[in-house]
Amino acid sequence: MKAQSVAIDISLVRNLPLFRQMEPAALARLMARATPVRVLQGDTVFEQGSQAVAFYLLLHGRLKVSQVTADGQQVMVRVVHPGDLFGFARALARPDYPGTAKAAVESLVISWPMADWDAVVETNPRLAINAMQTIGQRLDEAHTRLREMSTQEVERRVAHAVLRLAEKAGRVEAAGTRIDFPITRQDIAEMTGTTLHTVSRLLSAWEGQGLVEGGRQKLTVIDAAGLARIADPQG
Amino acid sequence: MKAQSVAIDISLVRNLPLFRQMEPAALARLMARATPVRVLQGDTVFEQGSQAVAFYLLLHGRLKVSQVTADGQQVMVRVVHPGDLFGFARALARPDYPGTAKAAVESLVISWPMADWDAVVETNPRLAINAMQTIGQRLDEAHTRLREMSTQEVERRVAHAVLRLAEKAGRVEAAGTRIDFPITRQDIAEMTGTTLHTVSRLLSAWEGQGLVEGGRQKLTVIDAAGLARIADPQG
DNA sequence: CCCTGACTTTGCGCGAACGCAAAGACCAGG
DNA sequence: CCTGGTCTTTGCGTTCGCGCAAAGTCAGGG
Repeated sequence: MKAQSVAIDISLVRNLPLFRQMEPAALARLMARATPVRVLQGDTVFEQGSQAVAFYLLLHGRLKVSQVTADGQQVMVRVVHPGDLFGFARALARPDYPGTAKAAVESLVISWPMADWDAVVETNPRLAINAMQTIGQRLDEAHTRLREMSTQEVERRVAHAVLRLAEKAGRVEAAGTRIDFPITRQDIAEMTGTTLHTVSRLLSAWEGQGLVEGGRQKLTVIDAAGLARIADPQG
Repeated sequence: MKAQSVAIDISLVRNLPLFRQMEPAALARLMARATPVRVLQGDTVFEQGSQAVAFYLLLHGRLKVSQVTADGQQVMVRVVHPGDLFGFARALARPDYPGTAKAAVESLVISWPMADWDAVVETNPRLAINAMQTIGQRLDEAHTRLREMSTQEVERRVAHAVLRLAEKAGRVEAAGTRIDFPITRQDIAEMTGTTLHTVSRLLSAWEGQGLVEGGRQKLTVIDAAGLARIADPQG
């Protein structure tokens, strides 16, 4: 992970929901303070528990944010997609990062010093509203997952997770919709609160039914409607 | 639920974290637009799926916010404590309320028209930051619960939930710390993703060990340290 | 005062999913 | 081409917690 000296092309970010309705001048000022950083596959952008020194925006690539529990178990909190804000610990009034962000593929992020956060929010009311919506949507997603974890059996949860991945990170191919970054059974297990064994069994079964196509760190959804039927039996 | 015409005493809210560092004049202006509402036990402040017409602050009492899943299962999203902001659907960019808020005891809330939200946030940068922290803390709590749901067995989850309730809504009594509002086994089950049967069994067992004292819609934590040992075995 | 409805307790059997175990497949690097 | 490590598959026994069932308890209203 090393900083680039190149300036950021504003046209790359102007259309992001986060910056919607922001004055061009304010956006330009904001971007002038940003640092672009290239992150190689497997590199971590920040580590759980370390002091929150910056907040970030993902421009290109994919990141996995995970937490380790006190007794050493991994949980994947979320996948960061291009255009997503992440590492905004300051907004949560936390001094440290609650999770570890690791690049699933080579990625490009831009970062701001965390100390800028309050000033940025105070001087850009429109951005404040957009950022709040971003965080609010995260909250919504978290509640959705909580609801699933509380009420649905493992098979439905995994089906939902796979469908979400296909929607957020799918690349359409001849065979179907391929998840556009390397993802392991273990990853899916950590997203759905189960074990890699169970995920493997499910995916094998689904592959037998022609719903998906698996592979080492690969996953392609062949029959999304069929999967949706597993995810929501009556709907 | 009926609106009161009485003006709100600013001294009641001035010290809330949400309004910290806000200019008194701005706070006064904000309060002038607020409507106090008294809510009787069992009344709902807003219903899941209904159009979000207002956002709220709880001054006194307790509310339970729950969601019903597509297949009819209840999940308790959170308990609203005095000083908490709730029903801020607009901040999540949602047109409707994602859950139902019901008064566990007679409560006093103040409400603002939802249409005011954007203006309030835009014209009160300090409040925007505070509100974002509030939402951020919700997100943090949701992640904590997700982590628990993913990695811990039911007994630990219930122990955590009870400890949190005691901390957030506990009243110290001779015998121990009493949860300060009526709460059923079903409620606790909906907070922890289990069934009332399992919760009942656990509480009975704990009562046998002198950790808690149960009762109809009552719960008192006798030995918090003992419960904490169940919640986090290795310490 | 009794009746009704909501809440709670407890027993029992079952099944989904975990934990453990072992083997097979694939990739990268030497 | 071999080797080591990572990832995946599959089998088997176990168990935690659910589902079902039934009875007991409590509070409030008629």
